[in-house]
Amino acid sequence: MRDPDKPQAIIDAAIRVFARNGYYNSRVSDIAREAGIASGTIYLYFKTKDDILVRLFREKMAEWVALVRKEVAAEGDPLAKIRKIVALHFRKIEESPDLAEVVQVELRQGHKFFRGASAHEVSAYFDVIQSVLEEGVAAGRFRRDLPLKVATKMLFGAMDQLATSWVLGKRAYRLTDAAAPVASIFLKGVTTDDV
Amino acid sequence: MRDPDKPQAIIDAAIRVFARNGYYNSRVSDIAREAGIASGTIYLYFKTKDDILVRLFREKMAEWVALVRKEVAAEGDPLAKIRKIVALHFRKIEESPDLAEVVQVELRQGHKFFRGASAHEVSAYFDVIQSVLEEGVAAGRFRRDLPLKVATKMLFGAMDQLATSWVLGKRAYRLTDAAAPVASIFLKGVTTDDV
DNA sequence: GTAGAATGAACCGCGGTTCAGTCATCGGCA
DNA sequence: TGCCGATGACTGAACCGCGGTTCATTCTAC
Repeated sequence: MRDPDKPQAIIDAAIRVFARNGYYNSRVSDIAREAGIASGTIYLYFKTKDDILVRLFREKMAEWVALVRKEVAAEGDPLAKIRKIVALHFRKIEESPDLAEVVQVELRQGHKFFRGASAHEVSAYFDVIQSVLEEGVAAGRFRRDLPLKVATKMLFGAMDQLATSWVLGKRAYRLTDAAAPVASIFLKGVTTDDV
Repeated sequence: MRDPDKPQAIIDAAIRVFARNGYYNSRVSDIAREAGIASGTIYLYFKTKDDILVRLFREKMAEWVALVRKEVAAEGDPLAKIRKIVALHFRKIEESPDLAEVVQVELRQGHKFFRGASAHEVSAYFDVIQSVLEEGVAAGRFRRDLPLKVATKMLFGAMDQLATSWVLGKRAYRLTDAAAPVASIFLKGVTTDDV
C-alpha cells in the first residue's frame, strides 16, 4: 500500500528546495534527497515535476482560503474583516518564509499556474475579499458606488506587493507592522465616511 | 561592422515569441526564425538566452520610467500626477499587448525581475511614485504621517494586479476604464481631506 | 512466498551554444 | 571601371550537458 504521508512529505521537501534554488533550478533528485527518498519514488505519487508544483500550490491555497473564511466569519464589522484579512495575510507570509518565497517568487511563472489549473484557487481568495466589500456596501459602510472587482484587485495587489517586497528584500523589518497602515489607507479609500 | 539595428530587431522578435509561448517554452531558434535570421547570429549580439530577457526588460523599463518622469513633471498638482501615473500605466499595458504579456506574466519568474539585474530599473519606477507622494505630503495634500514606502508599494501593487488580471483574462474590457476608480480610491486613502 | 513499494542507474530527448564554412561588402590597384 | 583579396558578419548543422523520466531489480511487510 502506498504511504499516505509521502505526498505531504514530498511537497514539504519541494517547498524547501524550491525556496532555496527556484523551481527551474531544482532537480527532481534534489527534492528526493531533501525528502530522504529515491527520485523514482516521487513518480509513484506525482505524475511530473510540474504536478508537484501544481498540487503544492493547490493544497496550500485551499488551506489558506479555508482559514481566512473562518477567521473572517468570526468578525462582525466589515472594516474589522478587512483589517483581519490584511493581518492574516502578512502574518502568514512572515511565519512561512519558505512557502512565501515559493508563492511570491517562483509560482508567478507564466501560463502554467495563474492561468490554467490554479486559477480556481486564486479566484476563491478574491471571492472572499469581494464578499466582504459587498457586505460593507450593503451595510452602508463602504461607498455605494464602489467598483467591487477593481477594489478587490487593488487590495489583493497591495498586500501582494508588500509581501513580495518583503520576501525579496532582506526581511529587515516586520511585515506585520505594515498591516495596520495598509488596512487604514485602503479603508479610508473605500469607506463612505472617514475611519 | 555589426548591424546596429539587429539587437533591437531581436528584442522585438523575442517579445512576440515570449508573449506567444512563454520564456521557457521558447527556443532560441524560434526567436531567430521570428527575426528572420539564423540562431547563431543571436549570439553575436547577446551572450545567452537569459541576456535577451534581461536586456529586453532593461530597455523597455528605462524607456518607460523616462516617459513617466517627463509626463509627471508636466503636471503641477500631486493629485493630478498620481492620476497621470495610473492612466499612463494602464494605457501602456493596453496598447502593448505582447510586451504586457511578457512583463506581467513571464518576467515574474524566478529571480529575474524584482531581484537580480532588473532591480535597479524597477526601483526607479518606485522612486518616481514615492517622489510624488513626498511632494504631496510636503504640500499638505496628503496625510502628514503617510508611510511613504508602504503607500508607494500599495499603489504599484494595485496597478500591477489590475494589469495582471487584465492580461490573464480575456481582455474583454478596457483596462483604461479602471484608471479613474483606482486613482480615486487610492487618493481618497492618502489625502488629508476628501477628494 | 508474494504483492507491491522503493530504488537509482541509465536512457533519451531537448535545446542552448559553438564553430567551421559561406557569403556580402569594400578598399586598393591596374 | 572592373577585378581581387581581405575582413568579418552570418549561417545552421552538430555537439554535448542536463535532467526528467523509466523500469529491471531489490527490499519489506504480511
